[in-house]
Amino acid sequence: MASLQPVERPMSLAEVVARELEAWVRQGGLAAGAQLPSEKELVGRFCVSRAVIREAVSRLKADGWIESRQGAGAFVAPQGRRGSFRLIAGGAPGAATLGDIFELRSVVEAGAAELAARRRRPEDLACLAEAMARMEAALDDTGGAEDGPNADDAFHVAIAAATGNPMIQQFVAFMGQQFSDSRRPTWDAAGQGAGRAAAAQAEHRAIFEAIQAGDGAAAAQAAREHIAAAAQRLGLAHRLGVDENEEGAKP
Amino acid sequence: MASLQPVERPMSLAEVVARELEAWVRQGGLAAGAQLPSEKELVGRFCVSRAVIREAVSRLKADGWIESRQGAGAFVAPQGRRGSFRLIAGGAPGAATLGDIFELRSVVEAGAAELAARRRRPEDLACLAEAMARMEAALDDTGGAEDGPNADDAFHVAIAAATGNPMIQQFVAFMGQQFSDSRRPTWDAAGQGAGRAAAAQAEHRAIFEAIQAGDGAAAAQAAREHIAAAAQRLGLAHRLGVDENEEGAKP
DNA sequence: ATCCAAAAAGTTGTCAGACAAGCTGATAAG
DNA sequence: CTTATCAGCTTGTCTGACAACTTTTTGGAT
Repeated sequence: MASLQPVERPMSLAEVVARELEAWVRQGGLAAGAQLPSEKELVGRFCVSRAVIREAVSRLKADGWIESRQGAGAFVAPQGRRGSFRLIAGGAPGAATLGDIFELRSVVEAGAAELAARRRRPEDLACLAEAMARMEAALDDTGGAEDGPNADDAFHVAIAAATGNPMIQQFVAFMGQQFSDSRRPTWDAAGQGAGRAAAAQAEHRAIFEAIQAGDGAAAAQAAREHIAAAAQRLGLAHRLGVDENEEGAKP
Repeated sequence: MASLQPVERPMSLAEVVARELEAWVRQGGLAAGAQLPSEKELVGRFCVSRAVIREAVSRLKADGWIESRQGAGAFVAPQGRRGSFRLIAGGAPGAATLGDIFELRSVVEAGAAELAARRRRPEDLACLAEAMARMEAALDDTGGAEDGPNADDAFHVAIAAATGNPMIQQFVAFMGQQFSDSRRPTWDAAGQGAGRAAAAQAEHRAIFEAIQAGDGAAAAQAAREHIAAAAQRLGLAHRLGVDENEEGAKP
C-alpha cells in the first residue's frame, strides 16, 4: 500500500507576500538600512489587506531580514541581526547551489566523523550499529524499504551525536532534514536495483569501522568520500572530488 | 568620542508573545503534530488582541516551528520542516553552549581554510591581505582601534570566500556575525594592552601564509589553533584543544 | 443499534475601520 | 538662525465582520 500523503493546502496570502518581499530584499541588493515601502503602499501593490501585509512582514522580522520602528517605517536589517541561517532560500536550489550545499555538508560531516572517532563511547557505537542494521534490513527487504532513508539520516545524526557536541548534532540533523528527499533515489526500488543503496551502505560501513577503530583521519576521509559519492549519485559533480589538481601557484 | 547607539525600543507585543510561544513549544517537549491552543484561547491567556496572536504565530511559522490548517488549528511542525538553523535559541547561551558553537566554527573554518588554500586566486589573496593590513593598522592604532573587530570578521569571511563556495561563505559569515561582540575583548584597549590582539594577529598571519602557500593541511591546522586560542581568550576551554589524549579503545 | 447526511459549532484566513503611539518634515515665532 | 509646534504620515494594537475550512453534534433512515 502506497503511503498516504496529507492534502496540500493553498499557500496563504501572507506567505506568498512574505516570499515575494524576501526575494525582493535579496535580489534588490538593498543595503542594510534601506527603507521598505509603507504598509499602505504595500497594501496597494499586493492588493491584499493590511493584516496580510503585517503578517508577511512579521515573518520577515522573525527571519531577521527586516526591522521596523513605529512611526518611521520598516527597514532592511543589518546583516548581523539575522538570527537564523538557511540553506534553501526561496524556491528550489539549482544544481550548482546543491553542490555548494553538499560541500558544506562534506566539510561539517568530515569534521564530525573525525571528532566522533576520537570521542565515541560504547552507547554511540550501539546507535551507529543500530542504524547500520536498519539499513541492512532495508537492503535485503526484511525491514521495509521505506526505512532506508530514515535509517540513513539516523546514521548521520548518530555520527554527529558521537562528537558529544549538541551544536554539531543539531546542525548535521538540520542539514540532513533539509534534503531528506535526496535519500529516496538511493533507497527506492530503482536505487536498490541499480546498486546505489548497496554502494551507500558500503560507504557507511567504512565510516562506521573507522569510527569504531578510533581512527579520526580515516573517518573524516570516509565521510568526505561518502558525501562526494552521494553527490555523484544525485548528478552533482560540482566541485566535490574534483580538486585533486591543486594549482599551488604563489603570488 | 564614544560611539552613539540607536535608542532601544520596547519589544512589540507580537514579539513578546512569539518568544513565549516558542519557549513553550521548545520546553514543553511537544511532539510534532501536537496542537496549540486556539487563537481565541491564546487571546484570553495573553490578554492581547487576535491580531497580535496572529503576528506572533506568523513569526513561528516563518521559523518552521508551527504550521496551521485553516479550520483545524495550529500544530507543532515536524522537525524536517524547519527551514532555518539558529545558533542562539532564546536568550544568551551559557559557556558550555558557546564552547560547542566555537567547536562547530572550528570544524567549518578549518575545512574552509583547507579549501581556500587549494582554490585561492590572486584576488582572494588580495582581500585577505587587505584585512590583514586593516588589523595591523588597528594594532598600531593608525587605522582606528574600532576597525579591529570588523577587519577580523572580514578576514574570516575572506577565507570562506576563497573557497569559491558561496554557501560556505554565507555560513561562516553567519557564524561570525552572531558573535561579533566576542571580538571586542580582543581588540579593545584592554585586549591590546594584554597582547590578545597581537596574539590573534599572529594566528591570522599563520593562516594567511598557509593559504598563500597553498598548503591545505597547514591552513586547516592554523585555523583550528586560532579558533581554540580565541575560545581560550574568551575563557571557553570547553573541549577545544583538550582532545589530544585519544582513548583508542576498541569495542 | 448503526450509519449517513445535514446542521451547528468551532477554527483559521482575510478584510476593514478605528485609535494609540511614534516619527518626520514643514511652518511659525523669537 | 534656532527652537517649538503642528500637520501628516507611519507602525502597533484593538475590534468586528465575513469567508473558508474542519470537527462535532444532531436527526432521520434503515
